[in-house]
Amino acid sequence: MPLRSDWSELMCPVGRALDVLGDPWVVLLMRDALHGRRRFEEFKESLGISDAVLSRRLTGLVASGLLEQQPFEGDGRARHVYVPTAAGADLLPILQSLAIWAEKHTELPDGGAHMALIHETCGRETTSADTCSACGEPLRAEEMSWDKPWKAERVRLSGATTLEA
Amino acid sequence: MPLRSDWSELMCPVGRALDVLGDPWVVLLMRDALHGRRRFEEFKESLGISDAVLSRRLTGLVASGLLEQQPFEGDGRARHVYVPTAAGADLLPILQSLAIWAEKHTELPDGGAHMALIHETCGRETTSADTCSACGEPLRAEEMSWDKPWKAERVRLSGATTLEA
DNA sequence: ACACCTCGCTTGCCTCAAGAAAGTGATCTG
DNA sequence: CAGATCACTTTCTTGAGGCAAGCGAGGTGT
Repeated sequence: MPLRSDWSELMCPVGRALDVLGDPWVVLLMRDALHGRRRFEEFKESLGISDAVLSRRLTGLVASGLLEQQPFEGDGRARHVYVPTAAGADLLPILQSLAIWAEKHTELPDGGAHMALIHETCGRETTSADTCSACGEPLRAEEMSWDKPWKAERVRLSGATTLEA
Repeated sequence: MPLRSDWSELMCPVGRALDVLGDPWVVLLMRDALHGRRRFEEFKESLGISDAVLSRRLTGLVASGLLEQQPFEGDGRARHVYVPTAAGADLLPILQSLAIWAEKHTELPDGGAHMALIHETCGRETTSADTCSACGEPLRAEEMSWDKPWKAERVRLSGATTLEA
């Protein structure tokens, strides 16, 4: 008797998606990964997630094929980085449709501001999650920036298996 | 110290969306609600969810403003129905982007088949979650059918506050 | 050489939710 | 009046979340 139901065998694709994405930490981690975060400490600091949960989630995401663990010799010590796979990068429309929905239907916290999804290829804001509403091209992670005014920086996303974040 | 973090105050809209949608039952319930399911027993039979969890989730969804409880005098007894609000109907792009992702990146179970998203207004399949890839119009729940071949029926969705499901 | 730090985990503890099953009460049916 | 249906509520066990501490490998400072 599992605590959490197993939805991997459901006919409906929404159910199967939730078998992987039904955990909110998973979604936040993938958002961060597409924002160029790669290392354990980066995720931890960004999310305020506990060590134990982060470790479990990263392992699970590698097992699910959304992240790939790569060796990394940054400063001489062998560390490793977690890089989105193609399946992970394809979560972009899901993340953006969540963002669009929340912009419309949840309340901005104090000091918040509208986040714009910028298609860098054409330079304009898109109001669609998967196809640029300005130029009509399909949106790819490495061609997007999320303009977060409260951060005074436009965050360029990075796609699958890119290391120069 | 809550068991589940509170993300309602986050700057990033993805976090705020997950504060409501971070529970997989919530997403499945809203999918069913947009498929025209309205009553406690309908959700229960469709999802195999336990009474206790279903009751809690429905209460929560009403509190979150995704469902509205309406009186219903179907057969003389006073029952009530749970109907999607406008915010609930606006989850359509999220559900569809989940479905599109899973069609591409999860394995079909035995006897499964491709589910097509049909824009009934133009009669064609869309490959975008929020804007019809065939005719370019924004997708609205009550204009969509999900063609589930394993069910031998095309399921017409229903939008907000519609009772004739 | 030795103390100390950083990073990526792991372990232990406590609380609280998930899930299964049974109970409840209001209303209808035979 | 016995039984069924519906929408919950209650009880119970299991296990995940969050916090804090520990740990081990590989730095750095003096």
